Amino acid sequence: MGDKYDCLKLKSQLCFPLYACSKEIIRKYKPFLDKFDLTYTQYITMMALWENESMNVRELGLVLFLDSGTLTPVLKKLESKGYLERKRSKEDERNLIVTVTEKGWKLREEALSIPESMSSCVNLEPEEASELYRLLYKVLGTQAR
Amino acid sequence: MGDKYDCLKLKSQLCFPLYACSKEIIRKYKPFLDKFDLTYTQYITMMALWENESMNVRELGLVLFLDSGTLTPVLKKLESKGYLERKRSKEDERNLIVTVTEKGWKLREEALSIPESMSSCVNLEPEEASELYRLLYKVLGTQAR
DNA sequence: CGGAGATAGTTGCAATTGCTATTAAATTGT
DNA sequence: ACAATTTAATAGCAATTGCAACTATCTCCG
Repeated sequence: MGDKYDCLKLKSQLCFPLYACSKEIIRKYKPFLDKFDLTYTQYITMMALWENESMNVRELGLVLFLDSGTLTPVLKKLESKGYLERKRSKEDERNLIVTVTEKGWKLREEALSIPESMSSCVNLEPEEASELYRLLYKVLGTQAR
Repeated sequence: MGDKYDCLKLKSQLCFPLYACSKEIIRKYKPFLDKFDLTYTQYITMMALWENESMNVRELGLVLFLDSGTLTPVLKKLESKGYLERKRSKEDERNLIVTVTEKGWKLREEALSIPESMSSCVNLEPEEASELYRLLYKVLGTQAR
């Protein structure tokens, strides 16, 4: 029994639970990230750099699905905290190379506790979690930037 | 073959694809919402009201997973566009009752085209979409506010 | 060469977001 | 009744976001 407006219900669309879920999970991170004086965006930026050590802003943006206009202030903030360095490339001065500092690598050690603490926050069976993971990446894969 | 830092990789965590997916989908909405001069938050707020006609800010926040501090400016904006009215309740003056106006109901007619246009944007099989939906609501259900 | 066009990053802008006061109103306990 | 507590909404703050406009640099092609 549905009327023609059913498609305009919050429960009819995938986007809404996606949106809500994302925000709720990030909210769960807050107390753990607060200990390190990191925001979620700063955290995933450091995660990307820990995996890659050195990237330019464009590459970072591709990995994180973030605009360079969003990243610039985040990177400046992380630089001011001493976790990374920002330097123009010698080969191509348009590129700004972002590099993890000594202090940034130390942070990684301590940050190991964050995923540990968070792991208990999503109450899905392991198979469900990996299925959710697969579906999300399938959707992401089909979203051309 | 993993080292102790594997858990700090973007690909090891559910939160990151959730976050990225949510943003990408909302970005897909933009061109369709632009036609109505609506933002995504304004759109889901109207959707909640179309389903309920009249709610106070607290109830809206529960439905949308949004803080009242976030909703206040959104509601003022939508009021200024003429889609809703904000009035204090007679019974309990702490409550601000939000009601859809005539113009707000007209908007609903036109907004029917939005989910139509969007439906082609997520390339999942129907079973996959409903499984994703189920998993997201399971995660949401376990997130106590 | 040297200009046209492409590319990388920054800045400005409007809106979102969660949080912490703060204010106002209602409820509860004595 | 009235003080203490709880509840509802708003205001202020810092950070995030995407987008458009802009600057600087590089590349390509005549």
